[in-house]
Amino acid sequence: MTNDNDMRKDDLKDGDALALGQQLCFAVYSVAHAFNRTYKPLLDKFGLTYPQYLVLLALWQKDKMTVKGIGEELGLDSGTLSPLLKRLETAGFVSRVRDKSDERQVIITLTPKGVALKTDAFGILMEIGKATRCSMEEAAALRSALHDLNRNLDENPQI
Amino acid sequence: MTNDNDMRKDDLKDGDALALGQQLCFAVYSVAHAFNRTYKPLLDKFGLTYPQYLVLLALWQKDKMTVKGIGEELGLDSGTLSPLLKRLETAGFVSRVRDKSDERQVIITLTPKGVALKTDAFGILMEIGKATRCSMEEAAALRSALHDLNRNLDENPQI
DNA sequence: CAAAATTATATTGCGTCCAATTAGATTTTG
DNA sequence: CAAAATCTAATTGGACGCAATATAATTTTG
Repeated sequence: MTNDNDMRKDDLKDGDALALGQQLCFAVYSVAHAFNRTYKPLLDKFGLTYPQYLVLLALWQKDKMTVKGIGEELGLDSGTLSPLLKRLETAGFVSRVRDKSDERQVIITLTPKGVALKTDAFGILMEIGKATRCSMEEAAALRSALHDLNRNLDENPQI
Repeated sequence: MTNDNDMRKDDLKDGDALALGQQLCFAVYSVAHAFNRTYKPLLDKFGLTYPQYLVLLALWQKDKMTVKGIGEELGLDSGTLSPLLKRLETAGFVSRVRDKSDERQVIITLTPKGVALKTDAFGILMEIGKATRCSMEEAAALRSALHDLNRNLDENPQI
């Protein structure tokens, strides 16, 4: 029970598995913050936050989505999106109009100002690309690995 | 100016580079949320949030850190940590004592209850490991790529 | 058709996050 | 030594992010 080959939970031999640096989740958490910090000065110029920018990215792909539709694209719920979209509306980037044919739904539409911002977004994309110092191939590989991981985590029984 | 070879910003030929799915940053953002969702039911058992769990991970590695020390480990500032640590104190996992020799500093120390939780943490680690469905090698490779990316982003001039 | 179930959005409350400010302690420097 | 600069936490305010709840509209079903 207590011979030399025992590996007890609080007495690991080869490095501590609970070390922050060894945790994949912490690496992801840290990079997410790092991206946020990198985006901030770029987005501040337009008075946007990163999640607001994500909403605009989604709308540039497909305009006139419902709140639910945007939520499915980004993995966010109405508790996050409702106030965020009101701020985007106040800032003049989108309009929020309740659907006539189904009044439960609110259609989010880009304003001309919101559409115009798409051009600037390429500048931001370029800056971020430079900041990552990744080749297209490296970025693609990492993205692919992250997509797999995302799928695995979301396929968990508990959810 | 408008010949066939022109690539204007709003008229990309091979796929829209702004597509959400193609963005590395969005992949990271999504996985961070996915990890959070996966951790939540595991941490709820102990009444912990994920950032609180990160603080405990840091303290299990090195107890009796200052607020600043913990902040450097996790990349968080006092605006986040001060209230978080008070909640951990209220929950009985840590104590907060001002340093006698330098009263600017507050030393965070694990309580016996906080120390005891480390054993349970291995169970959480195991569950998360299963949820990722990654081999040790895959996880290590991804972690390494993320560490590089993190370093690159943080080495940016603008910061 | 009317009651029940479902759907879409909004609201509330709590816990991060960060920027900016404040307050107190310590160190530096003239 | 005393003023200035620096350092450490805490606080405040604005914006996510999510769970839980509320509300109104629509669909299902008996």
